[in-house]
Amino acid sequence: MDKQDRPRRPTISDVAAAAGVSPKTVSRVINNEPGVRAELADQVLAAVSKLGFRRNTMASSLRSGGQTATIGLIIEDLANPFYSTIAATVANIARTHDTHLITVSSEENPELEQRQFLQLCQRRVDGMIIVPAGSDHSYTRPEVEMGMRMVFLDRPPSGILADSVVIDNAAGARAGIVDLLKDGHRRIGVVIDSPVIYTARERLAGVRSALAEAGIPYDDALVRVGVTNPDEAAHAVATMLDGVDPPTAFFTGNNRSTIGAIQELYRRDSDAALLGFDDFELATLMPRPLTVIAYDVQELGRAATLRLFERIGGDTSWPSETVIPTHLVQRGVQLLKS
Amino acid sequence: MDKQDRPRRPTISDVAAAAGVSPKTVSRVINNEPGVRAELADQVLAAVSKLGFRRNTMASSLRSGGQTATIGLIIEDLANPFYSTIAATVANIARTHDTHLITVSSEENPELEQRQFLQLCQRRVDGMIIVPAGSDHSYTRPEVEMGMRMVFLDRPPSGILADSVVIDNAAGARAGIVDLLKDGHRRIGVVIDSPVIYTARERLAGVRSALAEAGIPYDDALVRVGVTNPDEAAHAVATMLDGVDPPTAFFTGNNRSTIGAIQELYRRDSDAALLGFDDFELATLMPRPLTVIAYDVQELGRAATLRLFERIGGDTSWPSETVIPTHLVQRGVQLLKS
DNA sequence: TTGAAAGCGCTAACAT
DNA sequence: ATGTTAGCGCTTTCAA
Repeated sequence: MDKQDRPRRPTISDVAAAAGVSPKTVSRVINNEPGVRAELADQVLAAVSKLGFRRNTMASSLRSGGQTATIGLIIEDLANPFYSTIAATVANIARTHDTHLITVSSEENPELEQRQFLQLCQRRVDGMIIVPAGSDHSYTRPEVEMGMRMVFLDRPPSGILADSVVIDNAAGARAGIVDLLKDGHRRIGVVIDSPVIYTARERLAGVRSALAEAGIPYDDALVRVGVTNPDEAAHAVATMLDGVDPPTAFFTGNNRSTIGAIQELYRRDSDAALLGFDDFELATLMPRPLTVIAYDVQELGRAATLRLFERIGGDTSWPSETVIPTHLVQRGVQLLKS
Repeated sequence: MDKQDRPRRPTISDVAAAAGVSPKTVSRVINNEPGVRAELADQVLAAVSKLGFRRNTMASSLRSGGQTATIGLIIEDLANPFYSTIAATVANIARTHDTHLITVSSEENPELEQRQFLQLCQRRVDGMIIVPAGSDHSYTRPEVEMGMRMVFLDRPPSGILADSVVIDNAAGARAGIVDLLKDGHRRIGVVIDSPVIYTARERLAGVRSALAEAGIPYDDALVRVGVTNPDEAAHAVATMLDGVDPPTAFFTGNNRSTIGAIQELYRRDSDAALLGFDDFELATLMPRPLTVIAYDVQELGRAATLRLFERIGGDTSWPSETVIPTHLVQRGVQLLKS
């Protein structure tokens, strides 16, 4: 009789006893099933609010064998605005389906991703949206065969056939480079993330294809690979500018790198052109001109989430690949004055 | 026998049958309980991996009556970097407790917040971290009495006694204004969010206290209240600058307003001083000088999460209020060249 | 060391 | 219109 004991939550039976009805009747009332006399229903409702009863979602979904009204989202890093925008979009759509969202970060670590995936399976989420970190997702196959639905976001799956929503990385990068070439640039410094990341590979491929088409030889001295944060990007830009025959323009493969490049170019008062993949909110306040390869991040998240709910709703059609287009946008604070 | 039927996941009984043991033995093995012959355990493990068994977390926690290894986070808007930083911090700490995080947005809507809170209760989360939107949280009391733990973040609770972690809003704003006064400013434009929001009230109180102490009368013409986004902030700054006897300095009450103010001040080439509450990642690249009232956002999230897990761990001490300090930092891209 | 029986809180399937 | 029984997948309790 310790008063520190957490009081047990009332169950459906407690409510039934208090209302003088059977548990099944309570169940009917709280689930709005038809066929309960209004008078009885009122008694039940009164008991519910008197006892502070709240139906146990887990018990309910266990018995009815259906959905848990939960989906999972596996991303690299929730603190990155790109991913938090996606998480917010997914959560908002999930809410319209009365579904909760569990978000986990894999930190670009394939093993962690796999652990997280399996844990979400144990939790019996109704489906998952995955930004894949590794390059082999055959480990998901048994779960898929047992009914787990998943949609891959931003990067396609490998070793498994599944829905995916990606952006048009190669075409976007290609268009950006073509633009630089049109302005007369012939030496373009390239700063890009590790090639183990799909988007980095694709973007670099876009760059190379544009250069090749223009007959410009690919110069290894102008490419820095494996750059993962702004400081490394700033350093990469610095060393290229300090080299012989420095670039007159730079391409940065993601928003983190773009920020590092802006820092370095501004510090040096360099007038090199800058082309960055990914738009970002404060791009309009950056202290120098730049062009960004932009796309609708929310649309990326929306398309993936809608696809997932189609699957959860029973869609068994052949897996689809959705590609979100990109476009070039001029940024930089100088535009505010024009 | 429709092949479209999603195959049922194997249960503990299926594994038991396949391994020729009882369900309880399987349970012992998968929970690492002692007292199972190694040989038997191996049989069980073999059956587990052959069938692709994954223990159903919900069934498990239902029966053992304990925790669900899930916590909830109620914030205003996951797309806002302030909140996504907090969500990332909370999720990371939760992971060290093998706990999943469900994040929901209340969009500054008290009714939505309440609905979300009750839904998380129905899910039997082990606890919640709440950035309260409304001004009355007595509705949480029945749940707290039945064992729900919660910690309030960034804003204190009302109508209920609970742990909270907030920042030192008034002192931070006060220190910032004192700084402006020291530089000789006497007319300071104030741009602040709706006073229904605790942080806005506190920050405005800090401003007023600093002004009062310096013997400067509070001028309503220099205060814009209810500003919720950058555009409104830019407009507020514009109208004050266009007024008679315009301010020589501005105080903006949060990062959104600060951004709007920067836009407007930059556009006009105004040399008015700017003091903004909240630091933000790209503050170092803003095209004009500003001072920010900074604090450790991650520490805010960390302190709240640690407190919550203490509660979940059984701590029943008197509710605590943790206050995170602030400090002034110079920002703006011009610092990069010095 | 192993297993049988009961039950967590709820609902499906069947009475009445 | 209401109630009874059984059982979701697991673990507790207790017996062997």
